[in-house]
Amino acid sequence: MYKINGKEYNCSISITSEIFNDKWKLGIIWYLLDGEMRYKEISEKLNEITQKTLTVKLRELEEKGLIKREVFPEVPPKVVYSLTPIGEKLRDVLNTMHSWGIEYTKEFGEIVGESCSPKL
Amino acid sequence: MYKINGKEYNCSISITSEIFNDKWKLGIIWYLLDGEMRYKEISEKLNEITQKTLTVKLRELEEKGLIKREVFPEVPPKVVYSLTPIGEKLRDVLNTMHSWGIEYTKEFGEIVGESCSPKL
DNA sequence: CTGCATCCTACATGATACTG
DNA sequence: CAGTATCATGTAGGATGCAG
Repeated sequence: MYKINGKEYNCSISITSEIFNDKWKLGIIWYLLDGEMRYKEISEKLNEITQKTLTVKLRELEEKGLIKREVFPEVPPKVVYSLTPIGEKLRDVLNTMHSWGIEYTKEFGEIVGESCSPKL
Repeated sequence: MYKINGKEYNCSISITSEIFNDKWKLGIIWYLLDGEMRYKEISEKLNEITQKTLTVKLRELEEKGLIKREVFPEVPPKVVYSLTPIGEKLRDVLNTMHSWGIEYTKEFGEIVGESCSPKL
């Protein structure tokens, strides 16, 4: 049994699953594995996310302790996001998901042209 | 670029992410990694899922090619679910998620009593 | 550039009752 | 036992506009 903020989970899979049970968080982490990024860079990588949703998701990830937010007091503003140590530890998780996605595509779809690379 | 059923993905992570972007599928796969199970057994393991949702999720997993559904023409009916080869390949993914969940709990929560085990 | 404030809609999930 | 059928609802996410 696992307990986080008073909430109970019977399996650690539930924890990981709950955190990433949305459309965007995994993608954000995926790109941050390459290194810190500014708000705008992230929004360009995930080029279909709305500003509102991106902000919400970044706040959630920050609150969960997975990313760090640094504000530079400049004009125009500059905000840089990066992974925390526990966020960084998602590298293995994301890479296995990446590999599996490729396997799945080989079986049911097709790989066309350039593809994303694992974050080694 | 990846293409499945006419839908395009710029990264294989999007594929994996999309498939498991819900509350229950990962849990279903997790338990099926121990071996085939009947409908009722699954619903007992995931003891808060409603029948309707379980049926929907099983159909989706079947349609995606991750599980196999076998109907035995008996009275009362018997239906057994099991992982397909590509579903079975999720073992690594789930295990890394499992490990990470434990790491996360160590940092932000606490482990109390019995816990689930990796599916080796 | 990096947001926040509103409004809005679709969809995932739940509650409940019923069936071959 | 293994579902279907209805009905209800919360919320994630999108669209748009404004701001320091």
